[in-house]
Amino acid sequence: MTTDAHPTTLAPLLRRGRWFAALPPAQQQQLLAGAVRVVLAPGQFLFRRGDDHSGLYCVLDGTVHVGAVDAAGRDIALGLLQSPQWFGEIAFFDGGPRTHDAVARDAATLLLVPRPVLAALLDAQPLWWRLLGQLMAEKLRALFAGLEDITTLPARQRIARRLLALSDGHGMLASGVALRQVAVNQAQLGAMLSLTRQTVSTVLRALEAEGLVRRHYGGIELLDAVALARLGAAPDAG
Amino acid sequence: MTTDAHPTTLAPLLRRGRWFAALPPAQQQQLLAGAVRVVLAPGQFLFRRGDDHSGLYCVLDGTVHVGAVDAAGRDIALGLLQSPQWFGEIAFFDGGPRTHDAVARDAATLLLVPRPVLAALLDAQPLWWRLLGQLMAEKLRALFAGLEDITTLPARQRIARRLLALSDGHGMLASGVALRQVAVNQAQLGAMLSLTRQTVSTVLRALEAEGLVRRHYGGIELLDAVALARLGAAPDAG
DNA sequence: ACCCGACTGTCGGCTGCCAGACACTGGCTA
DNA sequence: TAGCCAGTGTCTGGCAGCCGACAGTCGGGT
Repeated sequence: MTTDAHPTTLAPLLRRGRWFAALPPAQQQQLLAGAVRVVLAPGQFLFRRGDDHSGLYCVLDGTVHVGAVDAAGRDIALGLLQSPQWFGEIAFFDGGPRTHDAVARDAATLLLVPRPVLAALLDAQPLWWRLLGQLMAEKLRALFAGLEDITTLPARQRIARRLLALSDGHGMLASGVALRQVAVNQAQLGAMLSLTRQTVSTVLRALEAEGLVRRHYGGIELLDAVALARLGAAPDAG
Repeated sequence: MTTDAHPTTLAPLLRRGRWFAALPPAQQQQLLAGAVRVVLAPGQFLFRRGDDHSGLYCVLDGTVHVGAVDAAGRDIALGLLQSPQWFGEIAFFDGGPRTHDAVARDAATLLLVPRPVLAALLDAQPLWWRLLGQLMAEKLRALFAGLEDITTLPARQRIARRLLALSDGHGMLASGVALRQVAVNQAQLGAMLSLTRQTVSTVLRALEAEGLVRRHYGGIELLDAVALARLGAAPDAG
């Protein structure tokens, strides 16, 4: 399932991500030099909660669903990772197991910097600890925001905010790169927000009626990001 | 509000925290050498969301409430930090503003490693990036767990789990150090769990009737941690 | 061209939790 | 010892969102 990566053609794509773009050129090269490609079939698990960590990943193409299944069998989605988002860095710091499942939604292509490779880099250049830490800090801030949304906002606003977050990769994409189409079905969107499919369905219908989004089969198109942001920001807005 | 720290007497206390205890001895010394004491009056803000970051803190005595107030005026509590928990490391990685408010609950004594001091350490020894990253990784994992609890569990189990987490510092204390008394009132407990005071009150009364806890004025005593853990773990338990 | 599985629409009943209100109690201060 | 405020008990009503169920629709595979 792995083949050689072709570093030179990847750099422009990866630089669309805020984290990678901010890396010093030498470190960008090192990552690419040590990376291999991983191709996943739809539904294939990349890893599962509790697994040993295999390395640092980046989504090149397709979508990777990150979540878990709780004891009651319902699944909680943390997010959908799309190109070019990096993940899997936590375990380098604490050596712990994976916190969530990662599953390919469609066929997906990933970049993997295997654990020994990155470990060698970390060993040789402690600067790498700082860089990985920046990645982790981004996640932590996004998680704070998500937690706050879930605990305080009603369904309508949660959905508005999440749609925006999905379209710009939780602010982890370089500026100006925001997707108009969000490839997520209603059930998955609900799992991310702790809402049921039915509730999501109803709210989306209302948002469409107001001209903010358009519903598609298996995806949502954002028509008016500004209005969505206003809706998400105002605690008492219509 | 700051005075000199007295490093030598502090080390044993600090080593009760998992993170500090795992630091190499030289780094423990460096932290203590650069730290100053900060004394807060009850209700005094240490910093507010959006502030520039002032450094790395550790609670020595008393309790620091970490949270924020949302647009609607209700406050969301992230947690209560007690001795010896460290916080404030995120901003070193990304230079961003503080994510939450930090307020002294009772009179509290803190240790502050000022930003320039720790910045110098980070500069001189990149190993420090790794160490701070470990601290951040602990937080991230605790946050994942908390998020999952809030989104999936009903009030009763959320409360059971949170009480346990408060008593052992979310696993950030060295093993064997768990408080039997949790100094948190019902309103604050509710703010952490996204529940109202009334709901917390009712649940606690039920838990007391079952002999799992004892309610006190402004605090809760854990009588049967094992049963609480079982309750929190089982999705359909009593 | 068909079929089948994944996705979506929608209804009615139910309930866990919230919101507001008010009385009570514990503990601190003068 | 009185008084005050923070914290707690507990009622009522109300509603947002869950649950289960079933029908309709889309799209890819053969």
